[in-house]
Amino acid sequence: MARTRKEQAEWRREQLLDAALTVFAAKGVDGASVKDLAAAAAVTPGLLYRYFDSKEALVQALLAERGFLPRLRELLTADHGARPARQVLTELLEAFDRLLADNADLVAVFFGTTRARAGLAELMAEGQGLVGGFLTARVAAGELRPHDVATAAKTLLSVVAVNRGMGIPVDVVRLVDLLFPEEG
Amino acid sequence: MARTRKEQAEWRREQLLDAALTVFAAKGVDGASVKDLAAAAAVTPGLLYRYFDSKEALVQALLAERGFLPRLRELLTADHGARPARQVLTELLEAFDRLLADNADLVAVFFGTTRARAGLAELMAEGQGLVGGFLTARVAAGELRPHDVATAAKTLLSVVAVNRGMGIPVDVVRLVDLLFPEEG
Amino acid sequence: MARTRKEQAEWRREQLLDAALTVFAAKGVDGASVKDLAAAAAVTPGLLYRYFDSKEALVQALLAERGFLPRLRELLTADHGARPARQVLTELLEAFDRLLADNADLVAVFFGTTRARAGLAELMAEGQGLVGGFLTARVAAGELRPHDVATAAKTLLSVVAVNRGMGIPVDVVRLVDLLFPEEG
Amino acid sequence: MARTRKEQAEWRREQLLDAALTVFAAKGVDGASVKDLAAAAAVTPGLLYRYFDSKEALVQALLAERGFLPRLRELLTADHGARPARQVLTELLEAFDRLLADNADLVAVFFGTTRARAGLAELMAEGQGLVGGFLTARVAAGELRPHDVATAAKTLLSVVAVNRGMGIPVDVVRLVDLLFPEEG
DNA sequence: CATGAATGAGAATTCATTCAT
DNA sequence: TATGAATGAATTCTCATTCAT
Repeated sequence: MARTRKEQAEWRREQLLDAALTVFAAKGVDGASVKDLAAAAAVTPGLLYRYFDSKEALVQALLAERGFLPRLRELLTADHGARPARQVLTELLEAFDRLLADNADLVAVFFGTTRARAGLAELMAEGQGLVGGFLTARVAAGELRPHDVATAAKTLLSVVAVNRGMGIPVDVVRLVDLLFPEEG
Repeated sequence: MARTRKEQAEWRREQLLDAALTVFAAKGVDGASVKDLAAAAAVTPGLLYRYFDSKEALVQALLAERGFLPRLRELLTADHGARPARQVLTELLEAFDRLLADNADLVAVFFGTTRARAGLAELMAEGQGLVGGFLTARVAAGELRPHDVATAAKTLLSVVAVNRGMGIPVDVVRLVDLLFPEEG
Repeated sequence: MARTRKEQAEWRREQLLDAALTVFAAKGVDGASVKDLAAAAAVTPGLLYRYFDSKEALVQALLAERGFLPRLRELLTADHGARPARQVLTELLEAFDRLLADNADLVAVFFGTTRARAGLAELMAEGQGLVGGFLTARVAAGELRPHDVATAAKTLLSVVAVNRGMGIPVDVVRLVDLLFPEEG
Repeated sequence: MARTRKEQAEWRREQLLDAALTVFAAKGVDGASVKDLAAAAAVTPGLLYRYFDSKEALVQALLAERGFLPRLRELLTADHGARPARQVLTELLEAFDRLLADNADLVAVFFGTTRARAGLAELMAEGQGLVGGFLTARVAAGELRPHDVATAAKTLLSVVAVNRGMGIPVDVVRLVDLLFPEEG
């Protein structure tokens, strides 16, 4: 079943993004040459320019289209019903950690490129807002002790993020336990 | 009073490192050309090679000689006497934060260069060990509640580090308060 | 009424030549890419190669088919009957000037491309021969004073050509007057 | 006698301009690659960029520094004393012709590059003014018949220029004779 | 007839590095 | 010690051209 022209183009574009992500993660954005990117996609450098106006445009497309902010948002805004806060937090941070792990390449690109660090900050900010909301609700419900929810949210996400960023595993259960010790 | 040869050489070397640090922080290691580095030191490119074997060697020298690990170590191993743990922790994290702020350029270089990220991890690991030791002592002394000191140490430093890394200010008092709430 | 295949092909070919002429005049032959040429004809680059073997072939076709040598020849060989030489010359040079003006794009291409300058020289040579013939006849008829007709012909055409080439207007009446002053 | 650094640099710059002039004349500005230019100077392409910011800058330097307008001006403004006008004109046009011949390469560059055609027009305009002045003086002195001096000046220079431009030799004596026939 | 994906060669330019002075 | 001319390799990007669809 031959691909149609349009399908082929779409597929090629994705393939180029995939290849670029891998190469960028490995060598850094500056360290990766267009030739490298093309080779990784088994393609001529020239072809890259049919799909992206420049190397920079390719980076931007990557950041825009492969960003995991949507997925993160989805994760954090899910309805947690009546499940215990500690359990929800644990699962949530684990999901966050997994999200970062699954997108390790992209995270590496984010860290390695100055122009994208802003993106990371934005990500953190939004995450803090959402987690903060959850904590506030549970404090109001009397389930969690009153505390500085903004700082708590920032703390939880920061620890996961920084450690993932350095490739160090985090024990999420211990982290939650530290901030919200089991009563009793 | 003319400088001796040796002094002059030493001075020039430092000057080159200073200039390089500034330029690297501004443009990134890859983004800065040897010409840029030389210009920033008001020197010709050729001279750089009398002091460093290559651009890469210059980066390494920077990382090695301008690293703040020694300063950090000093900070964390100071004798804290009998002062309250919460106060000690607050001052310690503030000093850590200030250390990062004062070395913002270097931190930027660390973040921006793949080859140096390992250095950051090492820094964190050592920091965690030292802070962990302090926490352990105070738990043993009955001043702090029993808790997962390793996770706590990692958490405290991570939050400060990640936020500094993104240029976001951290309220250290709140952070300490979150983990070790004032009794009563 | 659908065009026949042949008509359509012919039409497309002309359209491509038209577009090419415009683009070449604007950007120069080297400055115009095949993509530019195709875009100007609202067509894809590939199609160009169905009609012309190469960009170079397109240039040649343009020079050959859009050349105004035939028109010039026609102009100069017309029977001028018994009309006064000065009047004939004036009209003739004006027609020549107009011819160049109408084909400004083509002239621009001629001037801009080394390989075509020979074409211009040929044009001039033929023109000189024809005008020279006319002058000779009128000298023989006693209407014009005896003079160096070859030089005169060359002069008349050169002045018109060079000024048109630079976009400077020429007053043909004055030019004729200069060489063949009104008697009395 | 070793050249000083400064002399060497100056010499190299001239050499690069010389080489560029030759290559540009032969292949046209667009047709000549930086590699070609460097090769013609027996030098690496990179070196060109120590002396000129870009290929375009090199072209401009060539046009600016190798222009023959100064020489032309000198030629045309010389004091011609009491020598016969026809003789002065002949010598002057011959000198002009020789000037163009000597700078054939530069003329070729002028013709071949759109951005420099304006330069040619300027050259012609100034030339016409100066020659026109001479003619006016001699008409006033009663040496030459009254005539349209502006057109005459334009004509004389145009014929020389256009023919040189096409590589066709001009017989200057005949040209002067045509416009200012020997009396009696 | 017409498209547009793909290529390969080559363009201009930058850069780390060397070395004679 | 310090300079800066020179190199050669690499970089980003463009372009004429081909060809399967």
